[in-house]
Amino acid sequence: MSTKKNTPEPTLRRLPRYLHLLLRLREGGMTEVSSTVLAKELTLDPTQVRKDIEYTEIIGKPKTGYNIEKLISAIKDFLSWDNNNKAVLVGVGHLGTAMLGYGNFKTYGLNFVAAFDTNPDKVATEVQGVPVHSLHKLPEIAKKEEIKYGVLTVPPQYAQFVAEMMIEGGVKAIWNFAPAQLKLPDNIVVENAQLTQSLAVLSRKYVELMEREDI
Amino acid sequence: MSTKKNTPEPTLRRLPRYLHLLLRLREGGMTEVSSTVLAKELTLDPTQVRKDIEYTEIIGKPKTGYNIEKLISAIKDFLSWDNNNKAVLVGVGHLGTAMLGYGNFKTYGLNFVAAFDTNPDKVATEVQGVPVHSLHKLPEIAKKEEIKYGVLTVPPQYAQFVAEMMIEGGVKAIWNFAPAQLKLPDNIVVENAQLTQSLAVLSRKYVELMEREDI
DNA sequence: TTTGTTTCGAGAAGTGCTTCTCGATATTTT
DNA sequence: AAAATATCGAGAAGCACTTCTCGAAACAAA
Repeated sequence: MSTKKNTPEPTLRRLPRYLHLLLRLREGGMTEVSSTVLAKELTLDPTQVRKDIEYTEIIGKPKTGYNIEKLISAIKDFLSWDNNNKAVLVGVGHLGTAMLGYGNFKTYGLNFVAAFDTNPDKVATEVQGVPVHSLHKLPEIAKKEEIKYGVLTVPPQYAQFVAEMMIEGGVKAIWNFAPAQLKLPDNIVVENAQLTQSLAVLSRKYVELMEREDI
Repeated sequence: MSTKKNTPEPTLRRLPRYLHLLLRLREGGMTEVSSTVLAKELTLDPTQVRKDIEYTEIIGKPKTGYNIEKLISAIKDFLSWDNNNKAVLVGVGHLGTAMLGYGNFKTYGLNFVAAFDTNPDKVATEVQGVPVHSLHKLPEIAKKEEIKYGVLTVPPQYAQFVAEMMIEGGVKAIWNFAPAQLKLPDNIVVENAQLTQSLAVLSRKYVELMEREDI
């Protein structure tokens, strides 16, 4: 039995930030960087940066820090962003279309090979270069293409149903943009990316800021 | 000096989940609900639900729980989602267009009154019913309309610059979708809503799931 | 009315992430 | 070659969020 403990979510959320910064630094010709510099740039604690980097199993050198090239590779590897992870997307509305059009996902290892919708006007077209199929074909196509990632950009009332179709097709990781609570077996990974949650944080922080300034 | 402590972020992220569920329950004709039921439905701990609800200053009754109607109002009020918060959006690309088209934001108190872009083909058009202006007009319009919320959907290299223009126009709360680290005065609230962070969590959880199943 | 059940809310305990402290080490300076 | 400096990595301490425990309160049933 593996006793390796899971990575803390806060750490996972910081890794892409390190990655973006490291890519910028590499662009600028740097080859080494210390936790001190990374921390200052991202307004974090240097110790935290070191602890985070520990998870990638990269070790630094006193006085100089970390090798940027190696660190970039290690983070990508750690997140499996160096692989071509095939994905399906269901719900070709505004958000779904935007997602398909965001070409950079390939940089993050995510490759949309098929999209699905129930709207007959959309079926059999291509959106942003990705073919749109009728929803009922999802399990079949997902199975044949061995797709493990599914992106849910459907209205909340269909989210559960579509998620189950994805699972039927062998999908193991679901990126859920619908404000719905999915009930799925626990060998399926779900990440809820709901904008309303993020907006709640922003809204309340703003309210609290105003209350503080009103004093 | 106000000693009221700020709301924990995890709590803020759960509030919209309660809200969605409560709206569904109200739809179904219910008027009261207990922390036990809310917790089961969202797979949380009942105590946590009670602690979260405490922040909204709603008090429940033993044996029956909380009044749904009051709780809905209290959450909306707490997040200032019952107000008409005017917002600008900068960067009318795929994501920006999707955001403008997501009509539901009004439900969350957010009302887009103007969008901005530098692309002359987009300027002076309307996208999803929202007028698009040239970027240089941002401070002027934001000031005149007294806009406090700004949504950033521009490429990362312009994010800092545009954020500063927003602040010049009096914007106090910035919802940043660009993968860039904004450096702004601390009387400005920033919420980073970067998809890559969410994807990192999903990707790694999937990797860890596979490692566990491989045993 | 009394007994039983369910839930709230307050405080204590527990857990997990963050921050501090410090010895060891690589590099630069004298 | 020795001294000074910057940084890493390990463990301790601190802090914040979550979960547990229990008395009080509301309601239902006997």
